[in-house]
Amino acid sequence: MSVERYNPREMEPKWQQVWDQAKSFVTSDDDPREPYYVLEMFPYPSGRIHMGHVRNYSMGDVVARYHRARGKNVLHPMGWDAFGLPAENAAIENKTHPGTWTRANIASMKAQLQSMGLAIDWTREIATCEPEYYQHQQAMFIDMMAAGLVTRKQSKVNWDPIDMTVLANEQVIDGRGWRSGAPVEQRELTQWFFKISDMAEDLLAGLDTLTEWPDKVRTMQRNWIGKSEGLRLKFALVDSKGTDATAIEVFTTRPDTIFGASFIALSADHPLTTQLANANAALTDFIAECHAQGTATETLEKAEKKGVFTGLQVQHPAIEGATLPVYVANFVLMDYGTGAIFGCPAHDQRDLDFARRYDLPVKPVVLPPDANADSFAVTNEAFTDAGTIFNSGFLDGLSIDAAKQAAASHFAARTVDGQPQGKVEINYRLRDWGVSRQRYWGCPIPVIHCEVCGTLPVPKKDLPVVLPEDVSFDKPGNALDHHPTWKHVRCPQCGGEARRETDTMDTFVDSSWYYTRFTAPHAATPTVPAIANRWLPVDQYIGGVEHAILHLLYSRYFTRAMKATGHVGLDEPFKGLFTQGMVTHETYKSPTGDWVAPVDVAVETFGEGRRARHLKSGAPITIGSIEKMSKSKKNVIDPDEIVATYGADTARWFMLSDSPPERDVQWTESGVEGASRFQQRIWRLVGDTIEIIKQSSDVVREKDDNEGLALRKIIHRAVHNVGNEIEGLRFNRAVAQIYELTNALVRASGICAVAPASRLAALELGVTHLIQLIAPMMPHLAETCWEALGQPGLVADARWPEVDPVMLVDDEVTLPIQVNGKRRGEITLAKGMAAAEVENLVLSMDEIVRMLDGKAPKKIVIVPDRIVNVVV
RNA sequence: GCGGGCGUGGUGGAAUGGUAGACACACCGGACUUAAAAUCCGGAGGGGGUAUCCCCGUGCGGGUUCAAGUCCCGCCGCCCGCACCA
Repeated sequence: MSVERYNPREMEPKWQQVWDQAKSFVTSDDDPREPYYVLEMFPYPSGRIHMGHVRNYSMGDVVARYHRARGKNVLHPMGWDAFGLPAENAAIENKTHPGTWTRANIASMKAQLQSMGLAIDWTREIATCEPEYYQHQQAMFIDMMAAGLVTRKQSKVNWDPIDMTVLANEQVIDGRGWRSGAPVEQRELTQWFFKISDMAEDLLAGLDTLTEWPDKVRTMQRNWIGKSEGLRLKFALVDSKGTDATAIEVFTTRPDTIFGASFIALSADHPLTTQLANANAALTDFIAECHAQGTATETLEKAEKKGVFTGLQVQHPAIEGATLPVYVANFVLMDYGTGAIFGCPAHDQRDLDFARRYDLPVKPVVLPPDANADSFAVTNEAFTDAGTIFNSGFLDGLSIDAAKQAAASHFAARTVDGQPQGKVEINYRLRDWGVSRQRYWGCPIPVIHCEVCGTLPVPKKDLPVVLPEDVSFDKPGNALDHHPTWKHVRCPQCGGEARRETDTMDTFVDSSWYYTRFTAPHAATPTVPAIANRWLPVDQYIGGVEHAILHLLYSRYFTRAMKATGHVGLDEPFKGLFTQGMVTHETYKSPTGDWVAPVDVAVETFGEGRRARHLKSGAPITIGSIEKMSKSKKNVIDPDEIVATYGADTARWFMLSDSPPERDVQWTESGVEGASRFQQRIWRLVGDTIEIIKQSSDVVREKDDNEGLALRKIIHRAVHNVGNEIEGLRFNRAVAQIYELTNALVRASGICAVAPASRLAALELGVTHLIQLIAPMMPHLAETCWEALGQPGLVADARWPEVDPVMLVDDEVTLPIQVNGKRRGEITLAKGMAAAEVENLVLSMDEIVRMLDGKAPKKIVIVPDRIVNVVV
């Protein structure tokens, strides 16, 4: 039988058009079926899709198409995270407008995504850079201001003096701006913040409800929020030495070690430090040194503990008459706790390093369980484990936890300056979310500054605050700020001259609520709460683990903020979360040490080994390590080329095969070819089956014989298993199940061609079901086969095949037989046979008799329908 | 330093405490072909034996169990996240 090869280049565009015209994937809000919302993290429109996108969207599409087949009303939208710095950089380099660049990129990426045949409702497409989207973000910002969720405060930022812009920490490399190379300065700027830290406790508690999230992500968020319980403790100054302070407040999680205190350390940015520096040149120098060090985050780890003595002394709060020296130290952070600590060198490594450097006392107050109180000493390693408190007056003999409580109540009952000396306090590592960016290409913050009336929100009737089109990027800095007229407005309150806020919002704000907008993408309000609440939370969210903290935490916060302002009625936006692995590829290097792209390399195998040479020059190429696909290492494969050569279905299938989706997948030529061959194999199987049906049309079909029945069992089991694996997002295992079914069907078709009467019906059923099983993964091939088989309608609209539970049950089982835990044979028995009967049968088997060698078995373990173990 | 994860053939990977290596890639042999590609059939963890078979084997060392890749303890190695958070 000769069947023509399947031609994806011809069939894929055809079916894409059919789906489009039939509006197959357009989702209606008032469909009575159960709603299901699947979403992949929306892309940044960089210009071209990459293999990571292909993997991400292939997975989401399988989920979407599968749940459609299960009879759900599936929402599967797509949009663009379209604001951000790359567009401005491109504008500077190419003399274009960021909007022109971005919109062109969206157009080309959309065409690429459409060539993948994704089951997406494109009528809901949104781009965050369009006023239709960001006006609603501005409205919500105003609502959030009114609800007290927004604040404006001074904050330290990384400032690039050449580019005249604020840099994110990742944009600071070795203390220098990533583009300008200029040394980065720390600057105090007034910035807008979302008060996310007010919600720290709620965001922490909510993590426990997210049972369909990876533990890893929940742990990362928990650590990021960084809750710690401790004591705020006042140390009275012996002498103010001309400052206005009478006491220093510290935060500690170890009040149990108070008797081991040997110094106080202030942050370089502590208000008291600033006062003292006025009259202390050494201190001024030291503060400058701390600031210089501050930006080079990577080197902090190894930075030596250093400090300067201030000349101040405080009273020890628990030891009558004792005093402690006050230092300014480089390892104390101003924005955590109170910006001051007490040092207990014996039980904190940093404090110990500091104490050794400045010859301060090291007094142990926690005794390890097996140590002797008279001889225990701390030398170069602080003791931080559990033990018993000693050398500590009223705390002696207590456990650490008991001592913490005892110290807390002790200091709560005493006063300094008429206030309690100690107060239990919970601190969080989580900082408020600074959203001000001094950039043009972002959502304008809808605020007006008036000399007379202060800072006011733009009245909602004046929204949107639209970005001006006529901007110039000739000068470094914020093009919005440079615009000649844009920022000059009338005060909405007094009508006098006023100034627009020229900061735009962090692009993380844009992506913190887009999933909500998809539920009502064209509404005149940010959301239609009734509709949003019906769709949300997102049932399955899929994306890269690199967003495990910021994007997901901000989105969780923003949903709560939207609830507080009446835009949605829920706290947690994403019910199920899946974080996929990266796409990797081998790297190649030329003799001169330059990276070489895979398309320019020919790899050949010889026996065990492999070698590579340059395709054009023939020069030898070194095969390097397997790395994440990146432009810098040139180990990228262009999805367009794969789609053009093998078709989208092949790319999708390969992305889902072999590797577990949460792990990295290695892109290989041979793997893609394998996927392509499988596509042809399915097409041949369908062709052969049609041929068999045609040729045996005059054969009288009989009831299944044993072969036919066995095949039916395989088919039902495959349908059952593939469904389970897709629901668990174990696509690689679903693929393996499909391969097994295919192998069984190909074998069966060979037999059936000779003797069709009692097997044809089973084969036909199997092939039809197989096409439905592959449909979520290779939708174009599936439609082609579906049509060829004469099935009605589109396979995209077909219901997932029903599984007959009877077919999942075997009446016979093959049990392995172990002797002393080692497999020695097997026996096929009726299912559910009584243990005594099994035992008799097993003991009479020749192999077992021989193994026993006349000895009586000591024990026989029989796990029904599972295994038999004879212990001798 | 803290937190999390991983370690199985030549490779990617399967395996509710119950037959280790499913499925795929690569490889080898055979069929078809003038030939090649494609396709189909078969082989294959390592070692030993003519063979029915036997021994060894999931990073290393112990332990629990009738039974351990899986559970427990201790190491080694690799990866990821956070990182002077008091």
